[in-house]
Amino acid sequence: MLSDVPDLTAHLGYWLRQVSNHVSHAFARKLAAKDVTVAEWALMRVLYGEQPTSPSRLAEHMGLTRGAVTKLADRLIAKGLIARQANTSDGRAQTLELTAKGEGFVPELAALADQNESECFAHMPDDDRKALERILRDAVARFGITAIATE
Amino acid sequence: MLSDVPDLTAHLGYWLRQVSNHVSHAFARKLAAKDVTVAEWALMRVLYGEQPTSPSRLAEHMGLTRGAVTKLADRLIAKGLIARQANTSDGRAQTLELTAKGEGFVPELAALADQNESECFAHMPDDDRKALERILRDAVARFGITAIATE
DNA sequence: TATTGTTATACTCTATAACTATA
DNA sequence: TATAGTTATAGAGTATAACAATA
Repeated sequence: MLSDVPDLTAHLGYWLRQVSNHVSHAFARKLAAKDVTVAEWALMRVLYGEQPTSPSRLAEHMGLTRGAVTKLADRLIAKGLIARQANTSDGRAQTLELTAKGEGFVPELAALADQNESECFAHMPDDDRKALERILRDAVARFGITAIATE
Repeated sequence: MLSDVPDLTAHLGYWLRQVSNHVSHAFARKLAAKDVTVAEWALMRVLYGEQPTSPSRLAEHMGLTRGAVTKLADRLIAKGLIARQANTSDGRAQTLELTAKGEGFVPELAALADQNESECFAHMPDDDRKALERILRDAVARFGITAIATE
């Protein structure tokens, strides 16, 4: 006889994943039309309006390894959206920054983010939207999450 | 001058991803200790207590391509957790089912899922947990999501 | 020796498309 | 021809560990 195994749907984690994946995939499809991935967008968004930033700082801020940042950066450099520069005072250090092309692109991608947000949540009653945001923010604080999730 | 680009944190999608990723990663780490991935767990969970099921049906149910199911199944077969069998009436068709070993494993993994759920959400006030579940279930229904997310 | 960054390697997840066997 | 499934290929995302240059 089979043990009593709870249904998948018994878990909040399940419902979170269902909704989060739907929203993220919808956004990923919009970005793909501009030949950008969600991780690439996140890195560009982080650099927007900031001073040139080292891969290490970006890795920490985005919860990635330095190797992962290098790979992501290589792709964005190949697309002409960011630039890598040597630090003058420390021969080991590098910095990453948006190119003019990348900087001009960010608002366009941000508009897609807004569009996705509204397509996904406009239907939701105002009270629910507020409650959801509050509960999620509380959870992030409780979990002690400091890095931004790119996946 | 820079355009006015809203902060990442202005979007509900951002907060959902932060929380969902945290919960999923915490679960993935627990499963990894048993040498199982989340996608593998999802497939095993779907097969638990069911008749032998075709890859096509599984693909549809899990929102994957048939090729992805084949690959996932290959790994689970290599681990001795599921078995592939030819259908007697249709020479093209195959079915997948849990082995005895796989069936005995599911409750153990389900206990990890329960543990993860409680570690992640036990702190949450009862009202919030209920509200969160209701809001997420509503969203899933509104989005018309039918497949279970494995990612 | 320690640190910064890159490179090498590997694995999961996923897709698309070609292919094989059968219907 | 259509269908079921597998295989081939590819790319994103991620990690660990080795490495080179510099401090």
